[in-house]
Amino acid sequence: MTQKNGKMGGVKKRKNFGRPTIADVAAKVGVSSITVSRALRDPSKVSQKLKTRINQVIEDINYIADPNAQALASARTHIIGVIIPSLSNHVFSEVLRGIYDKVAGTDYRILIGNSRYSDEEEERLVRLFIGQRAEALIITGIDQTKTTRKLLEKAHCPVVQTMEYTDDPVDMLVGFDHGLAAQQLVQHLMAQGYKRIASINAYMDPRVKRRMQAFKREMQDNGLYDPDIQVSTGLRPSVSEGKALALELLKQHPDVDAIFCGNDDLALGSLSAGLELGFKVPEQLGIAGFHDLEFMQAVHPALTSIKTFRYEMGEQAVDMAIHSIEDTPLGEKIRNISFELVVRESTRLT
Amino acid sequence: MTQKNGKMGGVKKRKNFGRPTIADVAAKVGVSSITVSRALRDPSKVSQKLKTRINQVIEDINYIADPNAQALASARTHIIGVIIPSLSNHVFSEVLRGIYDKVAGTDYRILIGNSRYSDEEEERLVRLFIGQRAEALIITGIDQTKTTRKLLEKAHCPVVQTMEYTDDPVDMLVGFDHGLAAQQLVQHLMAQGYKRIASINAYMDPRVKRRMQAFKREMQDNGLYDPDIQVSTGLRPSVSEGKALALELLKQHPDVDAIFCGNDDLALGSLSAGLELGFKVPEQLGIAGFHDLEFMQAVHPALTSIKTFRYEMGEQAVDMAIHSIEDTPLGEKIRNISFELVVRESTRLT
DNA sequence: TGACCTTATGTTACCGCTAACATTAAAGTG
DNA sequence: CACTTTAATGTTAGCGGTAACATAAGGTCA
Repeated sequence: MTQKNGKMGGVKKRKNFGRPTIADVAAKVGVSSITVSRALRDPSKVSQKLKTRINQVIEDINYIADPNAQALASARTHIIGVIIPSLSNHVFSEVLRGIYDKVAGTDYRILIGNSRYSDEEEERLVRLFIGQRAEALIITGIDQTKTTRKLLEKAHCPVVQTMEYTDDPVDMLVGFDHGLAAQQLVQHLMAQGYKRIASINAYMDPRVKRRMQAFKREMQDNGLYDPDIQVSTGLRPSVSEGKALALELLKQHPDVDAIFCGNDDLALGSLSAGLELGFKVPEQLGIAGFHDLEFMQAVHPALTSIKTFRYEMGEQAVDMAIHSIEDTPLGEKIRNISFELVVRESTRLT
Repeated sequence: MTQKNGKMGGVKKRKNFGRPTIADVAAKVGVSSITVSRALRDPSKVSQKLKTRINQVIEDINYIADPNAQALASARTHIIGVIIPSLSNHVFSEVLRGIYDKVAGTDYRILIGNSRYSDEEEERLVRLFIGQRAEALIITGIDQTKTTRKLLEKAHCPVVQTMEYTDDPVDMLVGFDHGLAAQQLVQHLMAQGYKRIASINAYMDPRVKRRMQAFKREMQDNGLYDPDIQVSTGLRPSVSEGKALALELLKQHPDVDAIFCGNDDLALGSLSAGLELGFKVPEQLGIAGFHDLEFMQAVHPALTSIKTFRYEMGEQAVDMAIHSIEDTPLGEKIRNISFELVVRESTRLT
């Protein structure tokens, strides 16, 4: 019925579909395979004449080195493992984009693990990647479980934590202080004169939690915190979820005059809800998000947010990883990168 | 000059940081390594008693098989190569999510390649993945170059093309007919009574091109096509870009009564532009997008779109790949999957 | 000119695992 | 009971590369 995937189904002594090996190249050139190997990995050790001929033959027979054999023989896999909690969240796709762009042109490969915000899955992935001899790990956040952290510390490879800031990373870190960013945003809202500031959240990952803690503290310090207008669910944050939450909030508490949203999707949903209920934004309702995704500047009215440098964090993480692997000058091992309060129409009263 | 990567730069006989191998396990149990190997890969061939002891020891010394050695020895890499044109486009991140979810729990690994909409890069990635002995390839679209197509045909592995439909795929395919979808959308717009239907596009990938061709044909067939109100740029599609284009379009052609957008981001931008210019949506301006991203239902007014099943395409692609690799019953090799016109406020006149 | 480098290439062993074949003991068979 | 089967384990030889050491040829210099 169904048939083999290898076309020559039949005798087949053993694997390798006639794919040329380094020995084939060597034979054709008339040298030993180690010379070919050197010509590829360390050309300075091979004479110009041979190099030319070797490269010629490699072209001719279309030789491609087997990374598995290379890895096995040299104990170098050229794999960088990347663990992110979500593949659909735009925030992480931009980190990924930075990672991929930076890795392009090197001979490192990226192995992505999606932990789906699960600690167990994260731990499993760390084990897996260490088992696969990744040469570096890039992992999201700083809230690993004790076990995971221990695994990372014992891993014989550089580890870069991203997205968040702490002065006590496992190894290296590039991120920013979410609490500080949230604090600045709240201060802005208060400076604009908003007093009944609500918050809307869906599932809170550790970064959102940190932001909300800062929000709460700052509000309390100013005698403005009211637990009744802080809403959240455990569902994934989305525009629809934001809209649903805001609709309910605004119906029950029409005196709310601003909404501090856990992220930009929720902010867009809140805007939609506010408009639908006839609130004037920003006059009757201020709205702010977090991360400053591309659409924030383009919707009407444009939405205030904290701009974060996700692509750059991805780039830097790879940069740090590779420098650390290759033991070349590295710069700071702990990088506290900037963010930026971007005030737009949705909270601009004055 | 540059020095070794291993931290213990010094004596170091040779690699492997004391990591246990299958031989260590075998020695501790008192059997030969092949028995351990079998206990892991083909447990039915090992006695229950031994299996128990072997698993015990594996736990104890925390043995993890080296995938490189496995791949080399067995000619099975368990790698599925995935080539997508963009990492930040939400459409592809959902395909990826489907792929990762489906692959979780199997022992296949995903290697992602980002072609950045470049044919050369795509070709390079195909070569790379074939060189890395991927066991299957999942590739976006059906517009590979001649060379790439030839490479794929000669590759000794299953190939799944995704996102689009054709009856002549390289090997397998799961996707839908973009032209048909676009046609249905235009027909809906016309049925609503819109006559001056413009289109807005940024960079057009092959799928968008196909949709726009269908749009043009359908409009021409109804005597409604006007090249003056079809605008596009080569920039990446985004909400801001959609807004900018729509602002200009609507200023120059205030008689436009509907906009057919190349994708949902552009549609959201167009909505923003329309509202900003004081157009009533949908009365004076209908707006429609494509793919039905999550926010389309939640913005105000909600936006009409064509719902596509991106996550499912990812899942099915992996499913087909694995069944084909393992030579188990597969179902259709060519899967024309559905889409759905979702009419919402932004085009609902009647 | 011969001891001593350098440079270019080769030999050997082995990375960690598994395919293929071999062996052994227990179990069935007529 | 000799003879074949079956089940459970072992032996050997690689997979396709590369590290480490070895060697050969040419150059340097007292």
